[in-house]
Amino acid sequence: MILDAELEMGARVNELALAARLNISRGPVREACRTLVQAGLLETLVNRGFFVRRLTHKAVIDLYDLRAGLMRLAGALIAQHATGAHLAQFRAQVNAMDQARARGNTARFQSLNAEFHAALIEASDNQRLQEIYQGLVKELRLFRRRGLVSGNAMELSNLEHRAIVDAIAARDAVAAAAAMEHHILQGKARFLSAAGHEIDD
Amino acid sequence: MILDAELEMGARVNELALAARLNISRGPVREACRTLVQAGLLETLVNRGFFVRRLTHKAVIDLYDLRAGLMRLAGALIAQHATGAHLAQFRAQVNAMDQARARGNTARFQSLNAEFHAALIEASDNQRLQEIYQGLVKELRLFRRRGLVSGNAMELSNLEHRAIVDAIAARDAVAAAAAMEHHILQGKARFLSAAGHEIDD
DNA sequence: AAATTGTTTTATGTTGACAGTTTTATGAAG
DNA sequence: CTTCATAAAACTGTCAACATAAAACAATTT
Repeated sequence: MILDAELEMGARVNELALAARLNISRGPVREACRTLVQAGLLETLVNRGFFVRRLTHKAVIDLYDLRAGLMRLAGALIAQHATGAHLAQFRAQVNAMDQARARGNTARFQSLNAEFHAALIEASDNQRLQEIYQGLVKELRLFRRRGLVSGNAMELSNLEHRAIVDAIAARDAVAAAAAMEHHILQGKARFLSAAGHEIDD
Repeated sequence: MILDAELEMGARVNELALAARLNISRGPVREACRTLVQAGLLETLVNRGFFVRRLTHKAVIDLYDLRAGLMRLAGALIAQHATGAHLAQFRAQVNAMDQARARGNTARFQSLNAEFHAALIEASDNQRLQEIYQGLVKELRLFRRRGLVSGNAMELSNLEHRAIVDAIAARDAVAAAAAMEHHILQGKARFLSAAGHEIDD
């Protein structure tokens, strides 16, 4: 419900209403809320309840930096562990994104993009890294409700994807780490330039 | 209780007994357990309850890699944002560790070491990074009950600390990142050589 | 003696209720 | 019309009890 923007940022979570809607009691709802607090999607105020977390501009920047660091690590690990099957999968995904881009299908591109990043993280073969990364992605989805991507941005993004896959294929851990970090930081730059036009914080 | 090894790895958490011991009811205990699951200290099995998480050898290695990645990021950020007060604090902490080492006080060294790392992460000025890092440290404490540190290891470790502080003082983000990563990976190597002698998992 | 089945016990998952706090609504005074 | 004090409503934090699933144990059969 949070990620689908059914609950907007800052909104209070009404435990009783939510329990009634889900046909359960308040206990399980509260337990679920506690895990969402730890995941960064909710925050809790004593005697006032759970609220959908408000992300400041700085918090979003921090999340991009974190993602860049984690992806950098993933790149180094993948370059060391990736199998031929992994590489074939990556190449297929990048090609599919090129097709989606050619058709101007931004929704499909974004979906494939998320799958590609998830596949990369999974190939790093580090369970905890995977869990933390997926948590960060959920947090970021709090903010960029629907990232409107231009055709140009899609092309640049996929060029970065190819650079990542090439570095992995070459078993070059340093290059793979750098390509991964660069890709996320480019995404951060795109976010910053897009956010500059808004009156957000 | 988990970090103090009062509950050993794999042990089941008896909700009723714990509630009785803390003079509260089972509700708050369950909610606390849910947050500990998210923090990686407990795991849950349906209809069987909460268990203290078992860390495999590989999971520990993965955690070291993750810490290295996060510390690397922290190093780059600190080199950009650190104030003179921060640097003075770091230098004082490193000097204090040298004194503890000279006295052979390993407990004090470890305590100062943890403070130094916490101070570094805090100086990175990235709230989420700080939260995740502290979570990882808690997870690692699950394993290395009491890391017996030799005098030699303390000396090497503190030399790495000085390299980190020097790189930060020089505002060299690349060098600071590398020094941070190197320091954690050295810690990983020390763990691996120590674990090699045990008959663990 | 080993294995399987049925029963008892234990502990979790969930529920509904109560106490205390925060918020909202109401009304009088300036 | 605004402001402040008071009262009602709503909601959270906690608790005790119930229902159900898993584990332990005993008895029977192979």
